Amino acid sequence: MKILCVAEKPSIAKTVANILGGGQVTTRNTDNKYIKNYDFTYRFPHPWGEADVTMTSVVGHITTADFTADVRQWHSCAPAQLFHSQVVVEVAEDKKTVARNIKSESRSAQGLMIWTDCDREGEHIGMEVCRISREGNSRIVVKRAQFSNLERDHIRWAAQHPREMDERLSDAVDARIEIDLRLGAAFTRFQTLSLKDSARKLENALISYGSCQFPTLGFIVDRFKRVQSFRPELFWYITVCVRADGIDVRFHWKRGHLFDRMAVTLLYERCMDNGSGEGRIVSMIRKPTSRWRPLPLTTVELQTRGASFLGMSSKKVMDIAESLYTKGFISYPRTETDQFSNTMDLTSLVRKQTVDSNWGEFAQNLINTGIRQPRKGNNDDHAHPPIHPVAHVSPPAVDLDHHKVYSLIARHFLACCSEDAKGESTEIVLDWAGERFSTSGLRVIERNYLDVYPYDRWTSSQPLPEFVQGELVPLKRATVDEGKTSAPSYLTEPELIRLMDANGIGTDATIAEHIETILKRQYAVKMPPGTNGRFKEPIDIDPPKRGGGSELRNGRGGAANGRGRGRGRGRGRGGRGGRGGGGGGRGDRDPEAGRSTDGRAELIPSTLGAALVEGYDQIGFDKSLTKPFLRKDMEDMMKDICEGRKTRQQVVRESIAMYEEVFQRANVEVHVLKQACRRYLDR
DNA sequence: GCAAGGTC
Repeated sequence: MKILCVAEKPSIAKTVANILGGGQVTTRNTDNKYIKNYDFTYRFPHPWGEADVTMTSVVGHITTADFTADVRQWHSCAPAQLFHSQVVVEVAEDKKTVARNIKSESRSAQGLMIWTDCDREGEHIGMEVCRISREGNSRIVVKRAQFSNLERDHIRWAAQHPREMDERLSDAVDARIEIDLRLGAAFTRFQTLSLKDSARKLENALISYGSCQFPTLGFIVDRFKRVQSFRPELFWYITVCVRADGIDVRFHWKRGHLFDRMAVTLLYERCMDNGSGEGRIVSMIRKPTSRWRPLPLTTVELQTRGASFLGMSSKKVMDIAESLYTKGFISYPRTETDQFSNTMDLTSLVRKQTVDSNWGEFAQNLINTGIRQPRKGNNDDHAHPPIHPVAHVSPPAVDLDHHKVYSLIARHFLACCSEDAKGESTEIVLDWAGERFSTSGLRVIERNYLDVYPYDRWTSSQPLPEFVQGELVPLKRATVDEGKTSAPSYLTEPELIRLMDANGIGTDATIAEHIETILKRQYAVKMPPGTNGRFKEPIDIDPPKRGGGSELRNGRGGAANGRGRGRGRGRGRGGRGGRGGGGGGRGDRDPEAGRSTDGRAELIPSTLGAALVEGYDQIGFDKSLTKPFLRKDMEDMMKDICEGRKTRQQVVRESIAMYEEVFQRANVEVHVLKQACRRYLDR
């Protein structure tokens, strides 16, 4: 009996082989430099039993979908034709060696066990493997291993409890692939070709459309417009100060503030006339309060927290998390699950952290007093547990940035297993001639999880004096103060990620890449934090890239900033009259500083990005291309396929019909798009 | 010269 096992990536094949092979594993090279074949023996459950096993892997998807050669040339057909022209799926050019290995290893095998990740895309990759395997051996019996982490016992359990492939998940992915290809190609060609001559700066531009790119841009422009159209408004409010027990206490008006100065003045004068300089304590209420420990860590939370706590771009956080995962330090980093299953042995995971020089003592304390079962969120993807450390690591085994991300994950995990922080809140309400005021205070009593989670801040306020209910207190001061509403700030990466996630734009693994793409396409630009509201117009895009010139300009620090982003930033600022900081500009010059604030940068649309969004919004479909609804519909339809409510063909047909309508309309009203581009770009 | 999704 010979069984072929195939994982989604080489690192998993290696780990699983070592677990199942129990140290008796021999390794063979393949024609693909990343992939190795591992041979060992293993006893599967009935009917396979004792078997010679070859464990190998692919490297992600094996096949690609593309149009046939006759329409691949941009001018070979009208873009609209791409909605219906033939699409062929074939082994990708750089995956030929992968397919060959699967095929030849299948010839001598009776069974095939799929070990791809347990998510939609993994199931699709698994089906690709099945098809290729059957080309080499049409009678091979296929099973699928169900696993969600690489712990020894779990992998052994998975090998003993195979299930069948779920073709519906794979079908959903096929639908997604076809729709995205048709849409992306049709709209990209249409936009690029028809906007080319509307502004000189677009002559050589590539104006791509993608079902994720555009809604992402839409969020940035949306926020920008809110900043742009913001007009501060003045408001007024009454503040009262009381001095007791040697402490000055400010009471805040229960009405908050009013935008009518006269009204505030009248109320104030009434109090002055009737209040006789005294207020009465209506209540003083103390009650226990707590700050909850965080929910178990999902991908989106890792990205947003990484960006805001560590200042790294979400893309970088994910790249590092992926590398920590393949090295076996953390669990699978792409998960939507924010609850640990009750059966997981969390204590032993905490124990692994007791050796750490920073939080080891905290972990040991948790062990000694007994860990607290983590809170449970509302999400479970039924594939992967929340992100958690599986082995301990510290420098110099990993570099500084890796350690930052690892620390966040380890500390977050320990925080989840800790007690909430406990405190006591006090609220005092004061009445001054009929107007109510209040003040509140906090006393932190037990820090608990906060001790291991320095990213959260929760501190005691200044202590409040003791009052008795009904007590009359002399007012030290009572004033009418003026304030004004403040502008919203530009969108930051963590906020954008949350918006994308909430609207189903991209997957947890690709959200960060879409953000990079719209920066690369120069639809938007990253500005240092604190730019807040200074730009009233979209930022001018660079002239089109032409040969070596751009490389020269990009020469210094090209590797760090790359992808045109650094350049966009530099020029954007320069074009607006120099450094806002006035000479110092440390944040711009110091690569370390630049990197550490990347995740906190503010996103501002370029003239091109703003023009595209404005153009499409003016054409005004029910569901504009720049709004997330279309993509959300597609996500829902994919779920329909997965859960058997619709077929793949149905979904493709419906989606294409819907987008085609949008496309026709954009063609008819292309002058609107052109005009928007001229208005923003040709100046 | 097009997308989004895997992974290297």
